[in-house]
Amino acid sequence: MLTIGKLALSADVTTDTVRYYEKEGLLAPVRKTDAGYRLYDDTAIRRLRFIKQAQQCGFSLAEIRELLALKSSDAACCKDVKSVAIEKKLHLEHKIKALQVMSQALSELITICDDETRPLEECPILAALESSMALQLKGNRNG
Amino acid sequence: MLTIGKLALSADVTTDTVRYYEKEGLLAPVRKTDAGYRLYDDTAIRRLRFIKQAQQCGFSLAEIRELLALKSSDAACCKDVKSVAIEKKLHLEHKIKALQVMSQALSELITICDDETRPLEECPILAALESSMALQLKGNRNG
DNA sequence: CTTGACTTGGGTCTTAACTCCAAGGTTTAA
DNA sequence: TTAAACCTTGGAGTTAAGACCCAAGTCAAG
Repeated sequence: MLTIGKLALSADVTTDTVRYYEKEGLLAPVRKTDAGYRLYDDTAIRRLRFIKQAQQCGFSLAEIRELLALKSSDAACCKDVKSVAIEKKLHLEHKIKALQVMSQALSELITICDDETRPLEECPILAALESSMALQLKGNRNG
Repeated sequence: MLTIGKLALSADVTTDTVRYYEKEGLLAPVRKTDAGYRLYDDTAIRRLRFIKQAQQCGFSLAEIRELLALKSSDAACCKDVKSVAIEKKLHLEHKIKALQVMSQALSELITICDDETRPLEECPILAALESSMALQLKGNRNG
């Protein structure tokens, strides 16, 4: 049995984080001592690791809670977990594309600024940002 | 001269947003009427468009404020603007890579789940998330 | 027995970019 | 003239995932 400090150490998080997860319904102690100290076993270690890994995969705590609910549900099967993962991956890809659009827009702004010695009043980047021409990629795409 | 409502409409934002930008030092009215109504001219329209475009490029309001400060600075030249854009682009690319790592990790989780009919207790995705094997890509990279 | 490390609950604070609300004053169109 | 639509200030609330702080209780070692 571990106290909260040892558990936290095992996953390289703070005790505040562990208590926060408990409040969020992600991780409960096995029991408490008479003095009120939380006690954990090694399933807690695994669960904490689970949470951290899932976060690394881009899952929010709310999504992780769903994953954990799935895990302890009788009705669920492996397929359900897989589809959650697939959905999340689509979501990530969406976000990636949006960022790539931004990055591309910046690239264009950067390349139109050919003469760096120009004074600011003629800066084509600033001009483009003002003139609603900047994000043509986005604007053109509808159709 | 426009009241705040017309200005907001011109950029498809709410009046609350315009007031918020003012509080953040991004956009001030030309003057106020005796009754205290804010009045704007069309440089405000351009500035609001500027803010929105820059946001579309991934700039935060704080960064946009810097851009605007640059704009009204005598010392700055076009090169300064360009380097801000370049730095921002690098930042975006960093973020994109991080998301791609996550996406890749999910892909691996998805492909190891070959038999979807498996019961949850044997779900390889859940197992991988628990076993600290999930993000090998990240873990292996140090060295 | 004391000292120092640990834990408790409860509270506030953080960041970003708004959003909503209340209660009232102003303008405008019928 | 009166009702609708607009505007004002000020402040509170939202989301996510904790971080930080505090006074007080507890535990282990010397």
